[in-house]
Amino acid sequence: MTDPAAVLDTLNDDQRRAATYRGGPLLILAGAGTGKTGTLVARAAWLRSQGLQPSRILLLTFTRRAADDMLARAQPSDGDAADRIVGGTFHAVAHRIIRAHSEAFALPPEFSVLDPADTADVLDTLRDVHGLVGTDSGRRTPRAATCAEIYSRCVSTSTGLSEVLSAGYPWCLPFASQLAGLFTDFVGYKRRHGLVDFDDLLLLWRAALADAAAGPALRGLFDAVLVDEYQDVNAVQADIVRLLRPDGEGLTCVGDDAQAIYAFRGADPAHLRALSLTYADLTLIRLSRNYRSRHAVLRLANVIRPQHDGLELALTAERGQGQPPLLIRCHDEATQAREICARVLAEHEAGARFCDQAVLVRSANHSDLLELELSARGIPYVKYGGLRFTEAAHVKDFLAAARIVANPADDLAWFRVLRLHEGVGPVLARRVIDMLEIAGPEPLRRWPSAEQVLPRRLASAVGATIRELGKAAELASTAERAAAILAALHDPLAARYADAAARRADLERLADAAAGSPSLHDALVQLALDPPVSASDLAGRPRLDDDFLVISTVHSAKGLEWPVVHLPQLVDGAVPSDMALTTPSGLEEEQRLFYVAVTRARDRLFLYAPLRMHHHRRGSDDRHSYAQLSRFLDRAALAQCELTDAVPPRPVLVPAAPLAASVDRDLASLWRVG
DNA sequence: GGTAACTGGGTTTTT
DNA sequence: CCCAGTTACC
Repeated sequence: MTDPAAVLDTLNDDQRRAATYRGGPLLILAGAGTGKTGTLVARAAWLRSQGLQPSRILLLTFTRRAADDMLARAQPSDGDAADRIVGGTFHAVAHRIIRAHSEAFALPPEFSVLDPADTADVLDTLRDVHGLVGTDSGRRTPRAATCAEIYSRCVSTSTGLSEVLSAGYPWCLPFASQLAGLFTDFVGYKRRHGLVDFDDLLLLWRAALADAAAGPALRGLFDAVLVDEYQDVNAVQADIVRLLRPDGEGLTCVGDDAQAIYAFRGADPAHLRALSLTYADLTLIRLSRNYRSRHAVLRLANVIRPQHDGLELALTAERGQGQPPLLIRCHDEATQAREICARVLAEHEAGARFCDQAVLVRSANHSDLLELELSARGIPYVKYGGLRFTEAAHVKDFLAAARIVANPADDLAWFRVLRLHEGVGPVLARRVIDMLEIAGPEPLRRWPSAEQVLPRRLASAVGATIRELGKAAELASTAERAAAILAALHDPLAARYADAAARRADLERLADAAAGSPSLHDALVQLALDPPVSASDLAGRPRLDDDFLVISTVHSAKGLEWPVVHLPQLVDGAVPSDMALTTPSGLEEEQRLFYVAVTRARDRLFLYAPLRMHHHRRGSDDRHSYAQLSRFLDRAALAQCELTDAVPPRPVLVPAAPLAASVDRDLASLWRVG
């Protein structure tokens, strides 16, 4: 698929016009299922056919999966490694640049990359000195994770703290000055310990691009920049794109403002809408011929699609009429779970494999009841989204130990590994770290003196771990280092976790996966930026003959499609989420999420609305309330659906006499002999 | 002084 | 189910 002429032949007129557009800045407004990826790949191929060197084409995406997918399709099959298109996620490309020039960014060569959980941990250790612990004058202080959210929101939207607080966290306003102090401290802390968080990766790249000397050099590396999913850029990423192509020459942005669903991490579709202001000569090409869904599904999609001036778009179906979406009203959530199972099985009987069907949920816990029902009926499923493998405690332990080896100045990693040992809490761990002077050279060598601050009964166990980590640091290959780190943790893990054997098996796979990386640093960065969804994910794809129903969050389902899609919980408070209902922009985002969810379906779309919801309350009986149908299913939307009611739950029999006992009595009479 | 064990309150989405 | 605050132990 690398002959440009052959590739172009497979495109429709709009796609071909986009793929072969000459010159200035181009925005491809690509509705769901309109062949966006194919068009972008074709454009890369066409650019090459026009004489551009592949290595001077930069392709930016938001997920590793999208990057790998497109690069695999866009690379010349006969090309050598030196002549490849440069591509990856914004964060991965930023990391590559910073890593290659770490000294210019005043970073150690093996700097650690903090994932969001690490960031929250750092803030957790810093916040007590800023009066952000416990209840302050009767008010509850923001939790560490909330502080991290606020910090990142400020950075990624280039917005001041007070504005972020009043817009999104009004209840934190009383702590504005404490938060300001905490964030100042946090930045200094990261710099002192050679730490870089996700936001820093982008900030450092932007700073280099904006620099009078470094900027032109970095800009000059590329002739063409292709950006996928442009509606998901945040303010910093929008700046990076602008700095990469200041006059718009060679810039192609692909996106759909109606599919922007990442506002919570600072993205804003306004950046896509503002492209025509940034570039007066911007050309807009719409892709609206949909190759994914049936007409009857798209009619609903077009009704719920939010439209903006100048970027209106209506999808037209290339795959025939199909059946209208079916809205199933269910008595309660248990009925909904049974109903989904029944319909999944019915579709299965009718020839759809389980893996041709997906249940898409707004929030990971919306499928809790369903998962019980699926297990009870023996329907196999895999779940995407929600908790990640790298968030499991033992995995974090292992990663922390690896980070000590890669970057001994990583205070947070030390803190975690020391506290892993029974009897060592925050205070003792802090004392040990202070004695080691981890910011100085070779802290592992100072262990013997640091041991003095521990009570005798703890010193030997902790010492054994530290000494083994020291040995791991001496080893050359990544594989040996990973194995040595795992060995170092053997005893403390065995003491901490009841199911240590199972957790060890996970870590062995993790160590194996890391062994493939050129260095421990690269393995760690890879895991932070692209965390495996599950332990089995590390061992490669599950067996091909396995057939699993897919449960996924709508966010994780972006860009994917299934012949049959089930959308549960279409009641106000769940879809749209009540967390988002406080601001108008939050509600708009929920509407876009619903649009994304609906447009995942190829043939059949089932919508479920439980009308009675249970609330689990501690200390009192479970309560229930009656739910409103989702406000997204207004008159116009409902007109595109067929309606039905789930079979009501079977009535509970209350027999006047014990039924089984009477059967037994009757049976007993049969055995009476003579 | 410092840690573990217990208890009570809150729970979105993820590069 | 995770986190923060409290109490009970070393």
